[in-house]
This record gives sequence, structure tokens and C-alpha cells, in this order.
Amino acid sequence: MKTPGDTGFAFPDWAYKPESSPGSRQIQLWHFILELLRKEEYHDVIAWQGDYGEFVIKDPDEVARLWGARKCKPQMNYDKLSRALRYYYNKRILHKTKGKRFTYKFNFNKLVLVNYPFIDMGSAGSGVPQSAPPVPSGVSTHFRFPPSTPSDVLSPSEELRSPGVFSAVPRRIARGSVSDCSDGTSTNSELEETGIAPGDERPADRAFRNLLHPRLSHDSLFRVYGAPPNPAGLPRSGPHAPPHRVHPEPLSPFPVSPLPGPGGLLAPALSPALSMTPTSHMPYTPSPSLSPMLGSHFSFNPEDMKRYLQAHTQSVYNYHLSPRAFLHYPNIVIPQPQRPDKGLGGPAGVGPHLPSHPLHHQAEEPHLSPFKFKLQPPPLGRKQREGPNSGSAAASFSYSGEPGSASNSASSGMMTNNLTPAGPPKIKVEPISDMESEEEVEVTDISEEEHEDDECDVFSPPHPNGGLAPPPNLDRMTDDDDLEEDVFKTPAAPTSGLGVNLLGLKAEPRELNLGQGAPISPGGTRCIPLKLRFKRRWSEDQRMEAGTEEAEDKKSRAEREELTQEVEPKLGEENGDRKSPETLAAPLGTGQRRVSSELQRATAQLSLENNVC
DNA sequence: TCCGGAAACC
DNA sequence: GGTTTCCGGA
Repeated sequence: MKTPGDTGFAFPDWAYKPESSPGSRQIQLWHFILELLRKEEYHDVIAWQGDYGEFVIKDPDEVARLWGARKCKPQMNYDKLSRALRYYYNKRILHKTKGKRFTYKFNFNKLVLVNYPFIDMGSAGSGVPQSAPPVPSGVSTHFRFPPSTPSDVLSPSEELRSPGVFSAVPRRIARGSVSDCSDGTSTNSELEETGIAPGDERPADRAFRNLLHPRLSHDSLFRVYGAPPNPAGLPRSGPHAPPHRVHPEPLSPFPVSPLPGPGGLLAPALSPALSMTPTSHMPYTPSPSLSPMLGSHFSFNPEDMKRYLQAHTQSVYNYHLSPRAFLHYPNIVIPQPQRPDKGLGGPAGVGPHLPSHPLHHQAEEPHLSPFKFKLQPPPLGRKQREGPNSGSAAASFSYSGEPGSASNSASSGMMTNNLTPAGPPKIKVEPISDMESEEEVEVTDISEEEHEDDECDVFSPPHPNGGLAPPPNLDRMTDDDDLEEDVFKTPAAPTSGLGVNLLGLKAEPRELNLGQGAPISPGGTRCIPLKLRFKRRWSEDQRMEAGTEEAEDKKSRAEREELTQEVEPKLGEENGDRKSPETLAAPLGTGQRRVSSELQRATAQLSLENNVC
């Protein structure tokens, strides 16, 4: 049986603490599960298994009994417990591993995000994620939290708003998870477990240590957090700590990448949850100007943060993370485009494309990076989802084969993305005027909304050719296939085409059937004229501002059609015969020719500049 | 075995 | 809000 370490999977200590349960003073089931999982004595009852974050309940009755004991619910049984677990489905904390009995899988990212303090922009007093999850080792290389003082460490995040969380208050936990209900809690603390008396540590050290998973090797820890702040306080690398699968990819949020690098293929057996390729560097970066947290609280290197965010964003996709995963980066903005000749990253869709400029540059040139993530709303409950295509909507978290599910297996999508001719769904990032609440963050699968632009490249999986993925069939999935399934089955990491994206130029193969008339990049990807893109951008903005997200979701298709109708004719006008670039300006009037000329020029320029699309 | 609605409970 | 309990359905 694998341990988290076996699978390269590890939750930080905080994840095991009932106190870290956001918004709840009582231990939550998933915490309890984690507790059991981390305790070797329960490995014959419940244990990590195979996939990243996946665990199997070997003895359902016993687990239920333990849970019942913990909650003083003698009548607890697996049926009830499993019901509770099922509630996590919608919360994206957990999902069922299809086909495997008693096997579930944690949504690592969800947990991570839930416990990320610095996402709480509104009240963030500190960006230091004392309760931060184990930042995937990949990120580690660049990203580290700078906890140095209690104030740095302590965060007003939701989880910290919970009493006792990571405070100097001794924590109750551990064995208490199976307490006899005498007091409903346990007196054993993690500190005690590790031989550290509660209160012995400086809060900062303790908090920092809490970030670390006990099974993380020092190496991993260093990679993740830079350097051991308190070696003495480092979690043990127990005898059961198997070698970590550490992804070599510096920016990968996960230790292992199931995805092929620019040239390799990975065994499908690898967890889809595991990270990304070096090619996928999210060109996102927090905007200091927009992020109170970053601007006033976050003190660490913005570059690191940016990388971290990139990696994390990738993880969101690669780990099928809930769209809400982005919620914690409400003000993320796409970094302004970089000159292709900056030497960072290879051709579009291939090499890493790390921003080479400091974060503040964006503040200086806000006009270039006004885009924010806009995540799609979380999937509706089954009830709401149920519709003509409900069948395919059920696969949200299914990594394993989900027969008949059009949107099935995000994982397989991810893993086979580079292998399959079918273009993976793209995820669009919509610019929104204001991000006040996480609910406003939305990532929409482009497969549903073909009209979007700016962001496409960001999420567009690299095409094997080095370009963007080929245009998927327009007869793509229906709206009912929406939500995270679509969104997160986008396997591939975002390409390095950020610069292009930011310029508003990107491959939008499916859009308007533009492909045939649009310039074709060396990679074979067609581009949409900048002007057109702007127009569509504008149209989209207008549309977005008009109604609520929900309303939009419902009307998305109709609107798309509408939008298409609106734009397409213009395309016809501007581009003339869209089927042939050569004929772009031919039959047009003066003004139209000018437009076409501009479009061509812009396209050509962009094509040359970015050599992407 | 799993799912998710519904209602109740704390 | 997070279960707990019950239950019908797949």
C-alpha cells in the first residue's frame, strides 16, 4: 500500500488538523480521514492507494466506527459516512474513484486552496500561508513562504479565522480522532506526536512546520519552501516515508508529471493529478495594483509568486481542480506579453515561458494585463445538472474510465491530450471588471464558449506540432457537459504563448470557423485578426457586464450563437473570403480594405512576433 | 456499492 | 455549515 509519500502525495500538517478545518470548530470528516491516513496504525483500515491523493477504505465498518466514535455517533456506519463523503463531491474536496470499491480521492488542490490564506484578499493581513498546503515541489524551487514572524505566519484567512488554528494554542488532535467521546476531543497533539511540546516552538516556526508534511523529505521541503526555517522542527521523515516522486519540473506543482514533456510520453498509469510539463507555465501573475494582498501584505518575491501561481494554476487543470481553485487568486492577471526574443521558453506551446520582468511592470502597464481569471461557477448539483445530457455530467471527478461520458476523464484528457488528435477543450479566461468575490472568478471552457479570446493560449494545450491544439470539432460537447469536467479535463498545461494571448491574438480554431481565413502559423494554427479579437473582446465584455454569471451560463449558447452571428458577417466583410487569406482584401471597399490590411498586418506581425498561434 | 435528495440535528 | 439519518434509485 502506498503512502502519500509513495505517490508523491502529501498533505501538510495543517491538513490533518481538525483545527484547520475552515469555518468549523469541529473536525470534519475529511480531516478525520486524513488523520487516519497519516497514522500507520490505521493503514489496515484506510490507506493511501495508487493515485495521487487517492485512498482506499479497507475496512469501511471500522472507519465508520472510528468516525462515529470521534463524533460520538455510535450509530455511525459506512453508509452514513459515505454519504458524508459524497457531500464532498460537490465541494470538490473529494471524489470517488470510479470502479474502485471504497476508494476515494482527495482533491488536493481544493484542500490546498481552501487553506490558502493569501487568497483571502479582502481580509488578508498577511500573505503568508501558514496553513498553506504543501506547495508542490515543482513550485518549490522558486516559491517559498517567508514566514519569519508570527504576524507573517498568521493569516486572517478563513481557516485562521477558525479558533485555534495554527495559533500558539496547543492543538488537539491525533489519536483523539478516535476518542471515546469523553470530551469529544483529543488531547494528543501533533506536536506531542513529534516530540515537540506545544508552545515550545516559536509560533512562526511551528506555523511553518505546519506547512510541511511529515513525510516530506527535507529535500522536498527545501524545494518547496526554499530552506528549512527550523530544521529541528522539521517533520520526521519516517521509516515509512517512501522516496518522493519529485517532479523535476521546477514549476510543476506536483512531484510527478503524468504529462509528457516536450518530447516524452508518460505512462497513463500516472496520476492525472500529477502535474504538468515544463511547457506549461501559466503566464499569470498577481497584479500588485489589483491585489491588496500582494500589494500590501505579500512581501516575497513577486517573481516567485508569479511562478507559484503559474504552477498552481497548472495544477488546477492538471489536477482537475475545481474552478474555485482559482478563487484564491481573484486578482490574478495575465502577465503582459513578452517579446518572443526574450529567450524565455521555446516556440509557442513548447518551452517554458517565464516572465522575465518583475511583477511591477504590469502595474506600470496595466493596459496590457487587464485580464483576470474568470472561473466558471462550480458545477451544479446533480439535480441541477440533470438534463438531457446528465449522463456526461456525472464524471466530474472521475479519473478512471467513465464509459459513455463525453466529458469523461479529465485525467485521460490530460494525459492523452498530446496523443489524441481531438483537440482538448480550451479554457478561457474572461476579463472581468472587478473581482470582489471568489464567485466572480470564472474559467470557462472554451468548448462552450467559442467566442472568447485573450486567454485561450494561456490554457491551450500545446499541440504536438508545437502549435496550439488543432481545432476540435465544432460539434463538441454540449453545454450540459459543462462545468469543471470540461474545464479541468484540459490536460495540457498552458502554453508559453502568453505574450500572444495578451496581445489578444491567439488561436481560436473553433471560433467562427475562422481558421480557414485566418493566417496560419508555422505550427499550423490559425489566428484571428487582432481587430476582430478586440471586437469580440468588447462584445464579450459588454455581454458579461449585462447579466449575471448564472444567467450567462444558461444563455451562453444562445449568446454565442448571437455573437457568432454578429461577428461572423463582419468577418465576411473584413476578410472577404475567409477561406483564403490571399483573398482577404480583394473584394473589399476602401475602408474594408484598410481594415483587412490592418488585420493582415496585425496578424502577420503577431505571427512573426510570437511565432505562435 | 454507490448515488444523491430530503429532512433533521447540532 | 457540516454532517447525520433515512431512503429510493441505479
